[in-house]
Amino acid sequence: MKDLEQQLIAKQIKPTAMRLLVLDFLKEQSAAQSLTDIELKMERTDRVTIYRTIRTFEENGLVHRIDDGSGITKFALCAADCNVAGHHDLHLHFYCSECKETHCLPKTTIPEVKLPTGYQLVETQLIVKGICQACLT
Amino acid sequence: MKDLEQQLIAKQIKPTAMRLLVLDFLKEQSAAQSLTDIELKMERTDRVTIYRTIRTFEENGLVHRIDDGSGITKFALCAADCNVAGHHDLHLHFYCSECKETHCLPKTTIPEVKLPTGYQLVETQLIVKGICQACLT
DNA sequence: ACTTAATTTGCAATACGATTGCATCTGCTT
DNA sequence: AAGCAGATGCAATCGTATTGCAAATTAAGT
Ligand SMILES: [Mn+2]
Ligand SMILES: [Mn+2]
Ligand SMILES: [Zn+2]
Ligand SMILES: [Zn+2]
Repeated sequence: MKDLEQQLIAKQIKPTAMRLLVLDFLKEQSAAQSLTDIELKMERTDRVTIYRTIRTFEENGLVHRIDDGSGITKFALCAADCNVAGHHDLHLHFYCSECKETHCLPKTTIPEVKLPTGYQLVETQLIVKGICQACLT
Repeated sequence: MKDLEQQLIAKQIKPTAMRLLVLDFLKEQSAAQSLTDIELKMERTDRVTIYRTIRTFEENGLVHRIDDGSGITKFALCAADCNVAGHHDLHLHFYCSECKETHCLPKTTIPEVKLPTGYQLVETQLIVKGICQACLT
């Protein structure tokens, strides 16, 4: 458990009971989770507390928000180099239209985009829809 | 006005008064519009009717849905080759974080994405956030 | 033009995720 | 132990999306 506490402290988040539980839960997941997911899958749950916990996590660079186009916002743990100053682990997200799971694919590089003159690029968001490994077999 | 009627008929949509008004409105816009946008900017408006009008338009390949990550779904007119059988005008969408407008950039090609083995790609969705032409000057 | 059937429209009501207000609780400092 | 700041839990609200149903409109047949 000390492990989890250290992880929170490293991102300047006070390690409360609730936060440890949510972090522990998130670390077990292979897919991104919505607030409702977390609420339903965890034992002790209050939607609002989870909401605020996740918001704190996001603000401090511990989780990132994923809008996969399904209309429901999901969250996943960040890479180590994100912090309160900003998120740096921009990567591709894969949405499986079969099982509705969303996966981070941090190893797949996001290709460069050339915009028409006049448009200034700040951030590229790439969502790929398809069928995931598990659903293909 | 015959012009608008023809456009609807071409997509197998019955040209009613409301539909002509919405289509006319959409043709004037340079940015994608949310249901609320349409509701507020048009005169005669009922949110539900607009909702269903847009849904019909979408089903028949006259408009496409854009999820720009702002949390609000927006819509824009399709290219000519979309129809009830499907949408074929997949392209990049640009979201300006300054004016919150979302623009279709159909001329900017979406680069190929190489996924890890096991993931089967169906559709690539590319959203670029930044500052638009108008907001830069 | 008149009647009738099918589709569309408008209003009320609901669903549901996100967010806020506020009182209470918890953990740390003095 | 008392005090304080932040965290938590519950109720309430907000905003958008969606459905149900009755009235209005359109299309079709005579
Ligand atoms: Mn991710
Ligand atoms: Mn578009
Ligand atoms: Zn899947
Ligand atoms: Zn702009």
